[in-house]
This record gives sequence, structure tokens and C-alpha cells, in this order.
Amino acid sequence: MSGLNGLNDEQQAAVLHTEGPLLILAGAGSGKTRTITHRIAYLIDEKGVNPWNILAITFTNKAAQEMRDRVNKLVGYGADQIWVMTFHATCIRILRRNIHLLGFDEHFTVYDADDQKTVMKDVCKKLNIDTKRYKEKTLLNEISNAKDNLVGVQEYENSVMGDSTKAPYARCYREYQETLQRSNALDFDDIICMTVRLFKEYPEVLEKYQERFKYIHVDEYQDTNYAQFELVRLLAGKYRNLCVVGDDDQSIYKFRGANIRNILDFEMHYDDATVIKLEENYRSTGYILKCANAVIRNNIGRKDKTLRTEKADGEKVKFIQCENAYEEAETICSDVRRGVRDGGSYNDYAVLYRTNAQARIIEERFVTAGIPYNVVGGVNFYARAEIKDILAYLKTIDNGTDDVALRRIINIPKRGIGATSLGKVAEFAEIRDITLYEAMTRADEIPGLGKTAYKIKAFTDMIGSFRGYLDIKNVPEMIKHITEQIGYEEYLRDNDEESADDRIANIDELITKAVVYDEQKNAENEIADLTGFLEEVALVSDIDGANFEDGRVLLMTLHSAKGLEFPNVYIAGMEDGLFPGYMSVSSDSDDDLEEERRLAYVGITRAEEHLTLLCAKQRMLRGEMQYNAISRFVKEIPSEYLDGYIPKSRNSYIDRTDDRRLSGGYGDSYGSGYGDSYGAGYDRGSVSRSYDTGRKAGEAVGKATLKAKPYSLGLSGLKKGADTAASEPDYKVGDRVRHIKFGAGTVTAMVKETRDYKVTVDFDASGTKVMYAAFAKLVRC
DNA sequence: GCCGCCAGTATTTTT
DNA sequence: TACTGGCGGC
Repeated sequence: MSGLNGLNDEQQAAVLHTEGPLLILAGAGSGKTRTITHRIAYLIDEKGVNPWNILAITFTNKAAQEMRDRVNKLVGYGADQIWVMTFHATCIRILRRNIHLLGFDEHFTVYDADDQKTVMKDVCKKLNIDTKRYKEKTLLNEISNAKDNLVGVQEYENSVMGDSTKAPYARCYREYQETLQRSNALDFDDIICMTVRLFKEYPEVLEKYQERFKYIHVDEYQDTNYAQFELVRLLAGKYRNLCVVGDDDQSIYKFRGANIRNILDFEMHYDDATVIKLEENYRSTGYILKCANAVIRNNIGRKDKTLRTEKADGEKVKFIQCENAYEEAETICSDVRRGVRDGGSYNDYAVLYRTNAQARIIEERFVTAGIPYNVVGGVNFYARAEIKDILAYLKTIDNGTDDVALRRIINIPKRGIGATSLGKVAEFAEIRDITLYEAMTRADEIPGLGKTAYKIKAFTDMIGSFRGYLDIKNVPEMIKHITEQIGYEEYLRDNDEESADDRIANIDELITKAVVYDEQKNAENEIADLTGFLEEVALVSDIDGANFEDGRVLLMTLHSAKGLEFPNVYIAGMEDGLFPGYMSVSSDSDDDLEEERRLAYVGITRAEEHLTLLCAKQRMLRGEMQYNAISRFVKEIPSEYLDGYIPKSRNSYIDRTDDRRLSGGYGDSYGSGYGDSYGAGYDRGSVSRSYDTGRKAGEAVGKATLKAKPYSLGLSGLKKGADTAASEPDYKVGDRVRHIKFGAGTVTAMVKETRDYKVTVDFDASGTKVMYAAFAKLVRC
């Protein structure tokens, strides 16, 4: 059934508007997936559109999976004909059939960030580029930017002509691209821009797909980059039935090339576009939404909209300032425990943070408290060395031209083929313009290899024999066969006995994934070949595998949380310098700060019923103790929406004597809930007290004892910081001071920044001014 | 060719 | 603090 029941007026309008360009501005929690899936169902059931003609593009596999599931439920017949896929999966599917036109083989492999770096390192070596001056990462970034903007090698060269500092970039871009081509490999950016190139150079191919995809949907449109924008524009060029859904307020991937203008300017790109706003939020209670609105309101240049809800106000948003990160973790921990004790379930809870590094302390606390949790993200499963090793074998078998894969495994396990020999082989290959693998098969012709030639021959013979099994064995069998033949387990044990078991378990996990792949393809009557497996693996991230329903608290970055929702959400580390991050605070453009604010908006709107914002007065960051002010995003929330004490623009570092106020404030709000886990002393959180607190927590919890050490280091760091700060002012908050121009005033706030103190003074004559201490030359009076 | 030590560096990261 | 990668010694 694809009826309109259960949809509000705006959602219905979006469903019914099937012809021509349509922009759905869907606020957080406004039911956008619901709207798209109903729209697809309506197209098929009511408008008689052939499912075959419908394309729905998402960014993540997870979103694709969810959409597919929901479409399946709504559409009775032909749902499997609809393409519901990620941008990359869509493009790969198109490329597999057509990439020969661009000079690639259909068995091309996809290079991840790791592989790219390996290539770039080689490129730099070859071109004699000083990687101290031009870092691989920077070079790759520049190339990625170029590709996202569809700037090809030639065009890039032209654009930097005459700019000698940019010349190395151009040389690298060319060499990098040629290397990829020789390896029959594409990077993630290529996947998109090669497809665009294909469409532009071969209009007949484009037309085929235009005819196929008469109705196109794009999810999370605010995250598209120029290449993706262009891809969509081309595909929709003929029938113009393009429906994009997104929320400019949730654009948080600028650093990855997303261009927020794509959504902001949609009506300019498609002048006959209809715009529908979904502003009713079905997720969060009133106070949470008010907070979200209050924060995002501070961004300029956004589409005007305000989320509303018919839900009750609910509970206010909690704000808790802790002494340090350990206390912050403990606060979350005891709050979760209490919630579960009162009948809640662990999977109703999520802890969000800005940086992955923050997870550690929280994790440790959870371990010792016996709270089941899952950390989403971090190191990608497929980025682990052992997985990459096995995949490199598979890639070498599947695509003999993938030099990166081959170089990776040539000496894993150790078979006595080192850099010197490899260099000779590479040279031989270079001169003859053949692939590394081909050169290896001709090792006996290569001068100076000596006995190593036999070792190399043995290796290629082995790969050859693996290839012989391609038609006999399925993927899981193949992996097992390879690991046995190369003695991989032994290799792992010899290398590092301690981690070997974990690594072997990971290989088993890979085999499991291969089994699932095999079964799935067989069930769909499709070929379960190695190429397909490698492709799937290349496009999968960890978050896709995260289990959201096994009774665990989820820990993840704010970025990973996009698209998810939880009854109870904690956002840790609400501190200026951490969130918003240091880089965005010190950046001269407001753009970065606005992106951080959108991230805050995303975080806040994940919460359904309870939201808790936390920060710490001091925090160890990169081995250095930081004293951060409360996040400006917290301060943007009117205090009547908050439950918890916000110290009036005071700095915890300077003004530590009246901590009792803070503790009292939040003690009042939360009763005795936290007290029992801290014991005495917590209420009077002086520095030495909180040190005790930290150490006590550590001692009580075994493993975390180790963590008490950095903390004590932090204390010495604190002293040092106080002594060496060049411009330590001799006044504090509340003092009367005199300024040469503004006259007398009262200090209302002091915030320590990296170099100096930012002082806020309420001048008797001219009002409040914020200035840097060193610059202002204030005198106490 | 391999192993281990030290120095440099640090956000976020759907694919 | 903690990881990674480069270089030097065996």
C-alpha cells in the first residue's frame, strides 16, 4: 500500500509532486526517508511508473539499506528493480560496463586512503619531491579537491601555470593519475568523476542511463560535491524528474568537498523547481528542539526554517561542567546506570563526541562499570593490516595490474624479497612499460637478482595456481586456501604473539563476510565472483556493520551519529577548542565555525527525550593539559531551556575558588544521584581534590589505574602553564581595572587561550569589551 | 634484509 | 599522550 495515510500535508505534497525538479528541505527528524519511500511507492503504484526507471541515491550503505528495506515493505511488486544505492555503488555499476571506453579494464580495483598514500609516496620519490615541504596528505588533498571539482590533470596544469609553488602539485597529479591508470585502479574520487567524464565524452552512454532513470532521488543533498552535483544534473538532464532531499543545517562534510551551495542554490540551478519544507519534527521533545533552534539560529546564510513539534516540552536539556574528563566519563556512566536501573535499556543511550580520542576515557569507565558498549568507527575493519594483506592477495589474483596490492604482499609473509630486489624488478618493468607482476614472471631475465629470482618465480607461480582455483572455489574457500598456503597464521604468531589471536579472528570475520556475500549473490541469482566481492568490500565502512540493537550503549563521533536517533544522548566535551574545534575557532573565516555549529545541531537533534551536554574544566589533549572555556554553543542556548548551572562567563582556570557554586548548582538539580559514586570531597572540587577523585577512580578500576598517571602529569603541566605564561595578568574576575582609553571597569570574564588571556571587561563609561590581556594593558585599581 | 628506536605529528572522514 | 614512519645498526 502506498497510500498517503500517516503523512502530514507537506509530506503529502512532496509525494504527489512527481514531475519536474523538487527540493525537499527536510529538517532533522522530519520524516524524510518516510517521504521519499512513499514517493517511490506512489510513483509505482499510482502513476504506473516502471520500478526499473527509478533511481534513489544515498551517501551511505546504511542509508541505502534502510531505504531499500522500507521501499520493499511499501512496494508490492518490482521493488528489486529499483536502484537504491550509494553514489559510489551507482557509479561503479555504470563503470563496470563502460570503463573500457576510458581505457581501463573492467576488473579495476578501488584504492582507499591507505593505498593512495602508498602511491603518492612512490610518486614523490620518483619525482624527487621533498615530502617535508610537500606532504603526501596535502598533495592528495589538492588532487582530491581538483577531482571533486572535475578539474582534470591537463586543466589543473593550465590553472597553476606560472605559479611555481603549485608546480609540484601538478607534476604529482599527473604522475599519480598515470600510476593509477597503469595499476588499473581508481580512487574514491575517480569513481564519481570518471563517470561524469564517461557521460560527457560518450553522450550515447549518458542517454542510455537518462532513459533508464526517469525518476531520480538524491538523499542528503547538502553533502554533494560539485562532481556529484554534475553527475546528477547529467542523469536528470533529459526528463528533469529530480527530487533532492536535504537539510543545509546538517551539512557537516565540507572538509570532504561537500558544497553547501548545491542545496542553497538548487532553485537557481533549476528555475522551475518546487520547494517543500518539512519542518515538523517527530523525534524530539520541545526543549531539545528549542535548544537546537537556538544554536543553529546563529548561523547566517542558511535557508530559513524552524523545527517545530507537537510533542510536550519534556525535560530540559542538562548541562554539566566537570572537573576533568574522568569525571565527565563517570558522570555519564552513573547516569546511564541509573537510567537502566530504572527500567531503561542500554541501547537507548548514545554518547557523542567531537574526536575519536575522547572515546578512550569513556570506554575505560564503561568497562570498569560493566556497562556494555560499542564504539562505532575508529579504525575501519577493512583498514586493518591483516585484512588488507588478504585483500591484497585477492586483488592480485583478480587484477594482476594492481601494483599497490602486489607490493604489499610481495614479502608478506617474509620470503626474502626486499626493497633492493623489488627496485630492480620495478626498474625492469618501467623500461619495458609492463606491469610489476609481468616483470616478476620474467624474473630470470632481470639482471642482478641472483637467487632472489627463484623466490620471485615461486611467488608468481603461487599466484598463478591461486588463479587456477578461481572457477572452482568460491570467495570464502579462496580466502581459506590462501591463508593456509602462505602460512599466514604462523606469520602472525611469529610477528606478534599477543595480537595474533585477534588478527586471526579478524580473518575469520572476513571469511564470514565472504560467506554472506556468496549466499546473498546466489540467492539473487547473480554471480558471486571475486571482483564483486572486492568491490563490495571497497565500498563498505564500519558504521554499516555497527549493531544497533544488541543492548549496548553506542559511543561515536558526532559525524557518525548523523541520521541516527536515541532516547538518551550525551554530548561530551562541549568546550571551546574541542567543540568547536581549535582550528575553527582560530580560523579567520566564519565558515568553519558555522560547520561546527551545524555539527552541534546534528548532535542535539539526535536526542528524542533526554539530552545531556557535558564539558570538563581541564582536559588532557595530545599529552597537554588544556583549560577550555565552556563551548560557545552551550552559551547560545537560553538558560531557561537548560537544567544545570552555567557559570556566568567565568574561566575555570583563573577562577577556581568558588567551585562550590558549580557543584552546588548541579547538585541541586540532580539530587544525590552522582554523589555515591564519588564519595566525599567531590563537592569541594579544588585542584587537589579532583586529583584525588581521579586517582580514586583509577585505583578502584584496575586497568584505569594506568590512566591516573597521565593525569598527575597533567597537574605538573598545570603548574608549568601558570608559571611560564608570559603575560599572566595580576587581576582576576571581579577585580576593578583601568584601561588607557576606556577608563575604569570590572573584569567579568577571563578565558585562557593558547598565547594569551581573553579578558572581558564591563567598563563604567563604554560598556562591555573583550580584549587580549597583553594588548589591553589593563591595570588593577 | 630485518628489526628496533627516536622524532614528528596530531579534527571530523558517509565512499 | 600515542601512533606512525623513517633511518640506522646488525
